[in-house]
Amino acid sequence: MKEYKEATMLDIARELKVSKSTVSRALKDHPSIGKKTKKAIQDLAKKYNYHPNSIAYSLSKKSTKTIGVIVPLLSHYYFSTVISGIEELAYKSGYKVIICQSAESYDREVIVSQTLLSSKVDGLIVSISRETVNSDHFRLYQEKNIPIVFFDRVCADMEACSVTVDDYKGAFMAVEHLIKAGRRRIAHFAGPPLLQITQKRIEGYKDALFRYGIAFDGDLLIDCGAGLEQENGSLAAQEMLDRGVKPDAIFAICDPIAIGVMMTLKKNRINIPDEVAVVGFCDEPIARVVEPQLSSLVQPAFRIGETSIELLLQQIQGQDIIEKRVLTAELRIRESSSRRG
Amino acid sequence: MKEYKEATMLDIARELKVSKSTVSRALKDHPSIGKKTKKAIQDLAKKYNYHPNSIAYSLSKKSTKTIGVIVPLLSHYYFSTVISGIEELAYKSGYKVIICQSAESYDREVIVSQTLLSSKVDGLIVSISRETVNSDHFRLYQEKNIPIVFFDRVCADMEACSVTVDDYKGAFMAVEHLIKAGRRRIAHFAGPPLLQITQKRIEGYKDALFRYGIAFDGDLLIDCGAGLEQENGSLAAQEMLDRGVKPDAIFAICDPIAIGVMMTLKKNRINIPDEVAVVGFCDEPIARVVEPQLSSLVQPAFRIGETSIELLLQQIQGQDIIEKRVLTAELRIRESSSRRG
DNA sequence: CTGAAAGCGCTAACAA
DNA sequence: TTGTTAGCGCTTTCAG
Repeated sequence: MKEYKEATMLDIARELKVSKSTVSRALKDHPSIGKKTKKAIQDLAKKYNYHPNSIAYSLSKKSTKTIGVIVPLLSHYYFSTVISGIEELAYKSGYKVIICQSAESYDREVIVSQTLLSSKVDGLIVSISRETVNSDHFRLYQEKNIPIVFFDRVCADMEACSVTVDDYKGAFMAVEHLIKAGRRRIAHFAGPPLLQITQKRIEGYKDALFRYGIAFDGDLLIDCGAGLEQENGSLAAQEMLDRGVKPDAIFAICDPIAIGVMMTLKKNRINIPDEVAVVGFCDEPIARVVEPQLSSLVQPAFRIGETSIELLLQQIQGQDIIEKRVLTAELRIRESSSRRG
Repeated sequence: MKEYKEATMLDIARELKVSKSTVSRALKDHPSIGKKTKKAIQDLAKKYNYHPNSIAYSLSKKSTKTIGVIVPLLSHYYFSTVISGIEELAYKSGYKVIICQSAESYDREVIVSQTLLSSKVDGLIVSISRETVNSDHFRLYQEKNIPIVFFDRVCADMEACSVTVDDYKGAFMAVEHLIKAGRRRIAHFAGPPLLQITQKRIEGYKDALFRYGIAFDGDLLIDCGAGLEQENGSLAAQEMLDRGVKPDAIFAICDPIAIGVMMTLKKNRINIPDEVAVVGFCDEPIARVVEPQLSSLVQPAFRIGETSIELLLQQIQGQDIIEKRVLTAELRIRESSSRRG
């Protein structure tokens, strides 16, 4: 295995009997370099297959042209779509993107945020894990003046840019829709209590009921435990049925939970939507695969990604802003919640 | 916005009136440093909240302790699971992971592989895009002695480590299963022609037919076009039906295609599995959500990730190996292909 | 238009 | 046990 030696600026400088700085300038097409010198340098660079060493660049410029992204889980369609939105604009602006997962674990989140910090990212985009209460690891960024943007799941105890969907309104719309479809006993399957989205959606749920003169019934507010997965929905639904509680509609914090609920309902031979209507949140691809197809709130995931990176780049470019952008979710009505047959 | 200044080794060296190297050694707990000096240094480091600058480290050590991963799409459960497998072991071994998507585009793949190269990753793990024919961008890595491991989708024209699933055998098993369940007219919905997995699975399909004395019928080998998405499956299935071709079983290159096919069959009021049985490949979560639940070949995705990083780390540590690991997929039979009712 | 030189923060061989 | 020094590859100010 022979050692491979990269061509450096010095190599091509020596060969052309010019100085490093001249090479540096020529390579970035600096105006003050003679035409022929420039050409000679650029040609030789091509011949040597020269590529600038971005580590060295970073060290001297104190900027890595890299932005970090932390999401709870890559395997959620929502998150990977947001990431695509981020990448699109980031690449266009000459930034690289480093993606990390917290795996919904607070400890892991602290570790990766440390890693990203010591990798000297120029900025960070985060959706926090469901366990995260403490935001000290993100404060370190602020101390070092590294901009942060939160999306979807934000830190309650920190002033920072954020991009979210109007969870309150989304939930309100979902419940309103159910009420208008003639439902009265509407249950809500809620998410992990620490997340703001959980609380906002509960509020929207309650307010919609109130607005339409339906009394809130604590029995119909179901806690799905720590998880946001299908199993959590299935289990919680079965428990509910076992307790003898029988709503005529269910609004779930997210699609996987909604689908878990649907599975349990079907297993118990409860017809959807005739006996119980179901609405989810997020509009993951599975929503169109289950039967009946699941009504859900579409989050503009790609747009959320784009907006996040927009805000981040503005900060990186020196603007001292704290903007909280709120996008709206759109209700997509499908069979699972159509009017009572 | 006051400029924030990171504490460096020099800062703490000066304050303690020792040299940089002493600080460097103390911080990594080098044995040859006096106990009290060491303690003083470490204490001050803590007080200053010192964190080593990994850019500087990388530059001087010529190793970034970072490995790059390129996948076609993050939004596939399979790929994100492989990534989790990679991360697990990478972090344990002190490596960071940079994840990029090629978005199934050759051009994008070239770009990100360049980016990763100039970020000086210590190694690369890749599953190529469905457009990729040319592997010059990966050859650059080999030239620079940066190890590469391919998984799932490998480059045909390159000698390198790889981790794959036995596609031939998997396909064979699927088709054999269908034959044993009494099917005779078995169609195969194939993937993008450039991918090896497409070819291997076609071979397995053909050989299984042959082995059981069923003549291969070109009409039953369906090309789904360039995509691997649900729509491609739906369209191809409708086209097939329109052509008057009616198989009694379908083996699809992947789950999304299989599900697209199921959708079309259902729309045409064709009963699954009574009239047509369906088997997919990959066992994505949707497989258990469609009705009837989809039989599929489970790929040990997490294991594939672990194996890839294992092979990569071995190479990074200097072993000059070219290993092609082949894991086996496991057939998971569900309702979509159960014995004719 | 071009060069010299210092500096980014850290490692490591060699001295002391 | 500790210090000196050179070096990693690039940017940039200041001179010429």
